[in-house]
Amino acid sequence: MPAQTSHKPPRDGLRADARENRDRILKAAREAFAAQGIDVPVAAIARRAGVGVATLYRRFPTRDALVTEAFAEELGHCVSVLDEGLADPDPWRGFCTVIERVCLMQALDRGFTQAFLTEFPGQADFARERARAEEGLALLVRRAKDAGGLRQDFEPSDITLLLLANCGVTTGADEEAATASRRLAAYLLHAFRADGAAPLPPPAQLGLDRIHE
Amino acid sequence: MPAQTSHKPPRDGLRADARENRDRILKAAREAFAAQGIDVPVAAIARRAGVGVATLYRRFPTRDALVTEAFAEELGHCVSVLDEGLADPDPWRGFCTVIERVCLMQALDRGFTQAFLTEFPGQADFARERARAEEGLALLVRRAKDAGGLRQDFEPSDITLLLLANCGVTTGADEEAATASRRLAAYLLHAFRADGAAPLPPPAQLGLDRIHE
DNA sequence: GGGTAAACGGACGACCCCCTCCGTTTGGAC
DNA sequence: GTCCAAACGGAGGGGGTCGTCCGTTTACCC
Repeated sequence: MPAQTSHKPPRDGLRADARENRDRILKAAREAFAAQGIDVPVAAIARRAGVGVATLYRRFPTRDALVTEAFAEELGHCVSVLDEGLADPDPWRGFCTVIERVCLMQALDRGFTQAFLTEFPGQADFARERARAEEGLALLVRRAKDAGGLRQDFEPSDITLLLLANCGVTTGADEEAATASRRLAAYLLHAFRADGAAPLPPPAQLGLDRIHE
Repeated sequence: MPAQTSHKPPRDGLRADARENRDRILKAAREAFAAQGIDVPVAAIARRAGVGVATLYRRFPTRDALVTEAFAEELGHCVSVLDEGLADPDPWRGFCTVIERVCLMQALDRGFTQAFLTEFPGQADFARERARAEEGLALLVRRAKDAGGLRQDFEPSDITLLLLANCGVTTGADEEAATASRRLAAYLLHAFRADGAAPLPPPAQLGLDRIHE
């Protein structure tokens, strides 16, 4: 019997049922996005969550808001993968690890890449995270180049190129997508190596904020 | 004054106005598919062609029929690129040329790849052309391997992998798409070379009939 | 237990796309 | 010029998604 009842103070101003529904919606959204891509109908998410459409819209007024929230966790995972790569004493190995892991994440969740590479007008959160990611990637690239593992004419935009390419090969079922993704990543990482590098055509102007479709 | 009037015998059983409209529709469809992808609304094509929707449907009962006709020419171009590649006395150069040209075609016409890599139920024409293409590509690969230019563990499915990857990087404006495509093709062709080849993960099970989305 | 504001969810109007029906127009043979 | 089958095009029914409105239910404070 605590003096101050701690069991039901609506910490974020939400009633208990509302909070639970919110969680259910986010879970359903993540599943639906992963399985069917980012274009899945809102009604399908609501049905999967076992709530009405209105409840979903009350919590997430726009589709973008839902997407942002749904992928916040995975975005964090991405950032930690990047940090791990930067912490690797072998810059080239760190570089490869980041690429391979992110590609696999893409392969297993087709919604995530779409979300990450798509511009969301007014979603400051995504823009900020993306900017952080770009900084980190630039550093990763610099380290790998300086260590001699990565070819000198590699551009940070080549990472976006790889992510987009990977996005293209990961449209099938999970296992198939993962296999294709692994093979593509292996080919490209081989091509990115400094030894045996041949001249390249000019890089594409691609940032992570690449608009999709 | 020819005994048999040759100016207006409806060769394909179409009236003159119908034939002209048919051509206009195909032209409009090609433009629309190239500019906006294969999912462009039928009504938009009809409007662009300056005909009513009914006229379009009368000529092309299903969407697939329209797509098939619209890309027949480009498909033929693809086949001739393949033939040229096969005719090249240097198998590796022939291989590279085919890849580079097809990638560029993809980059400049976003509808084409979607059409080519998508299954059209009941469109025997496409299936047949695709089968021919697969045979030709298999031969191209074999020659390039035997000549020592292409790595031994390369699989014909890797070409589909490349096409899908290229599809992923060619979603932007034409020029941007072409730049990205060229760079990706250069990286991958470098990775496909026999010299310096490192072990690869297993190939993906990808045919040209790869279902898309 | 009772009251109230928050939360709920189904129904609904707006929009878009697909494809067909049907009244009108027109090419071209005689 | 006359005629008719062929061709035309717009209107409209069916299906789907989006986002909102509003009458009903429910959590939580007292």
